[in-house]
Amino acid sequence: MRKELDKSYNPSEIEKTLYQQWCEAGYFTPEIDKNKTPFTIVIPPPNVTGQLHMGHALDNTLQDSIIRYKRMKGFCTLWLPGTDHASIATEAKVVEAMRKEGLSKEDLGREKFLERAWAWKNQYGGRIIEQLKKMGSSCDWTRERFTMDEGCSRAVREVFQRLYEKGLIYRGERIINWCPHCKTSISNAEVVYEEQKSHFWHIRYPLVGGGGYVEVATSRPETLLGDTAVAVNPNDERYKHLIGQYVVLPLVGRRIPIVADEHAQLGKGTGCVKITPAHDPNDFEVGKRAHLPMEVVLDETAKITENYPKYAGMDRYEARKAIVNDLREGGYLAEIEDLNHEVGTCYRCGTTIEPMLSLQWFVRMEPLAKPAVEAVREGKTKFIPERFEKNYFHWMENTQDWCISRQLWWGHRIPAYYCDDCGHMVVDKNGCDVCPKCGGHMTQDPDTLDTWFSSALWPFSTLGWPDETEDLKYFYPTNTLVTGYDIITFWVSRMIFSALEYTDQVPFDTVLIHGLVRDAQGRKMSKSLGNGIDPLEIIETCGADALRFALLTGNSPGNDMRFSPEKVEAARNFTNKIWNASRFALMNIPETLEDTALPAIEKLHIEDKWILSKFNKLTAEVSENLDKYELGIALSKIYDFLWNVLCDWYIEVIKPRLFIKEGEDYETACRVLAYVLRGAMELLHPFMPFITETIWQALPHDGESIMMADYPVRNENLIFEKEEDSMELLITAIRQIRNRRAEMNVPPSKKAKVIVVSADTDTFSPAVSHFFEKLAGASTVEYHETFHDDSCVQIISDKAIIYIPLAEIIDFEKEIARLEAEKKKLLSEIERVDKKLANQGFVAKAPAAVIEGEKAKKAAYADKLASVEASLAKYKK
RNA sequence: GGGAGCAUAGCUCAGCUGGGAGAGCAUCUGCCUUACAAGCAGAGGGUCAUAGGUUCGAGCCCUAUUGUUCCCACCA
Repeated sequence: MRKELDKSYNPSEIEKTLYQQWCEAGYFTPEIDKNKTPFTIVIPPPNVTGQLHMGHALDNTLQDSIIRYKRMKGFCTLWLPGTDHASIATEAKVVEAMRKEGLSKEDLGREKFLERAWAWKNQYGGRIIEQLKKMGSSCDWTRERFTMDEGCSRAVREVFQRLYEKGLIYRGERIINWCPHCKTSISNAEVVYEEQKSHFWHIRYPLVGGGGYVEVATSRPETLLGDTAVAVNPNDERYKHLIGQYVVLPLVGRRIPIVADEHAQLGKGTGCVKITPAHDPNDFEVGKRAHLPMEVVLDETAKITENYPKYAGMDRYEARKAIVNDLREGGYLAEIEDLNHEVGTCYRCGTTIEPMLSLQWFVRMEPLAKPAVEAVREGKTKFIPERFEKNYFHWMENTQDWCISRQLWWGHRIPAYYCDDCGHMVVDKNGCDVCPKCGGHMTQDPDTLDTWFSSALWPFSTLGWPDETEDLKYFYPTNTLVTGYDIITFWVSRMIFSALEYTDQVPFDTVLIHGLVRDAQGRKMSKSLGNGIDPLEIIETCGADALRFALLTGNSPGNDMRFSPEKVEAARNFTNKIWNASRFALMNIPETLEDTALPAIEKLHIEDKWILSKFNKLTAEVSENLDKYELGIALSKIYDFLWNVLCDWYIEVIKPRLFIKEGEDYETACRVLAYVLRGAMELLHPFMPFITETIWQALPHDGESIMMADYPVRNENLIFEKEEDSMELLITAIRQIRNRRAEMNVPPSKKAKVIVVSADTDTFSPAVSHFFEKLAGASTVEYHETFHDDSCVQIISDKAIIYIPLAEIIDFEKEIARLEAEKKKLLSEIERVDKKLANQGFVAKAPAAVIEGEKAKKAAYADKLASVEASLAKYKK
């Protein structure tokens, strides 16, 4: 017994029960089958404490559509889900929650803090997963992972040790980006540059022994305290004689040398550069070259240190003010320039970062980047759209060593141990308590690793690496990675070099890049603007299918999209249309019809052959588009087919047959309708899983679930070119009649005789009279070889002239004017084609098919023109 | 400073390897035609940013210009 469809589509109930059924049936969980080709997607793990936003919704809709398509295509599909511990973001949230209780990290201590963080994770970690389920995501939840679970953590330690032993991870004192708010180092990739208005302060440093001064300029005058030299270019004639001399550092009184260094460029500024090795990456390099002391003047909260009592405790901006003031008073300030410059800020909290000298862990990038660039160059991994490869290359080829240590507690603790007694260091993935050198007690490095260090291993750590698990062997390397262009550098590039280093393979063959979901005005959706649209709300009101449709249409890979309530409304209207069409079909298809067989070909009417032919061609196109990741195009083709072909024409045309409710014509129509509708649902299923499953279940079908049905393929036995052509001619004729009736304000209720004159009697025959009656307001239809009646409206269609006796409402002057206009248009069209065909170059070089096409056009125009002229002659008489 | 994208109907955008521009929304007109007014039928609306070039032929390829968005970069 088939299930009946409710009167209206109620997405929320249907979605909930269906999703549960799918889960329980185990459709999302693949069984490793050596005879099948695996197809794997690993989810970009959302932050464990995050909430579903439009970006996730888009990302997951794309992934689910792809994985569902591949599953129906017969691949053994795995979509592996999970979450990311998001060290800095999560820690910030936990710290914030604690702050409200008046507690700080330090109050609690590491252990207690981590307990709270885990509690937080356990409380909120399930939230985003439940939200992903509401989208219809067909993830294999039995394989769900977390970047800090035991397996992923083991992979992290393994990698750390391997890289360390290879010399690709090292610990060193470098200038790093320090966030004074998060109180941790961050990597270069995590620095966001923002334009800020500021000043350029020109300062005079007096030469020791009198005789003038040198002038330097800076945008960070507070760093003056840490200056340990002034650099000039060795070839700068102006200053050559000063090299080796000393200046007195204003306000501090320290003697600092004038050194020669290429860093000071000729012809730039004053030619003299103040050198603050502990607070500027360039100056750090200069300092190393010139063996300068490193003078640290700012602490971890960007306050001036105790060493400068006058400014001690001031934050960097206060200190800046005070120092500028003191410089002015001391007569050291030469000039203040306005300056617009790019200032680095923390990507998490937006605080201006402070370059600081610090002991940190780094990954040596150059040896890792090289193979990663090559792999993409060789096409082992392809980006869609391709232009993002340029981005990737540029970043990979210019990247500096990756600072991976973070002064945070929530994350993977660095597996390095230091002896309390002798200071000896050991890196060991299994831990180390006793110093192998002196037997002293070992203390683990307090720092944790950059979140992206574990994300970089995600495609293989989640499949069991470093163990050679069955999953890893079968599902790895994965196939498609779907992500936004904003994290190519953070994540995609790091996965690629990591995978190549540890697994000798690229982690995925395709990277499908999408853009940002913006609001209707094109602004980024953000909490502070309050312009975010909550995907969950849309799912509540319109259903996940409508949301998915809205996210997939009118958008192409790599481009940002604007999202508006109107778009959702259009999507919802589409679901409603499908629902109603299906309801109508089921009202007419008898319940006794339970098999899915098509009638014998002899029984098919022209419209049956037409729709079958259109449908079968569509299946090939959709697959082709999907194989090229053109999801939006594929979806809009299905939309067009369902609405503008199946509903507007096929269903309308077969209504008389359906209403008879018995006999062969009726049954044939039912079987064809069921076949096409079911097939259309199968085509649509990857994009709109819920409504398609519901309708599919209600129709005659084979199998348990549409999810597991075969994706429709083109069946050559069901391609009918001739009937397709004929049907198109009929549709054109009907449209023209409707058009003319509307123009002449003939009320739809007024029926009129239709007289058809056509040489194409195969197409225009009594067999299709009901088309005109049903769809073109015809009372009766007559077919004549020739026809003359001046009192008729004449409609010159393709391969047919149609006469409608509506003498009482014909305005002959208007008719003549219309025909004259038509004639003019046809003449110019013919002229255009003639010109083209007379063009030697065109005839010689254009493909034969194009030339034939033009010739056919000309014949058709000429044909029509003859009819128009004949009509005109009659009217004018 | 380097690089990339975008510019097509009133709005939001499609347009795959060059062969006479499409959709959704909005607008206008007429319809409760027994699946759907969240609907049906019809209409209007575009020098495809500008200027050159390649080609028989350019929205599509090349060059330049303008506007716009983004990414990257240690410019004192």
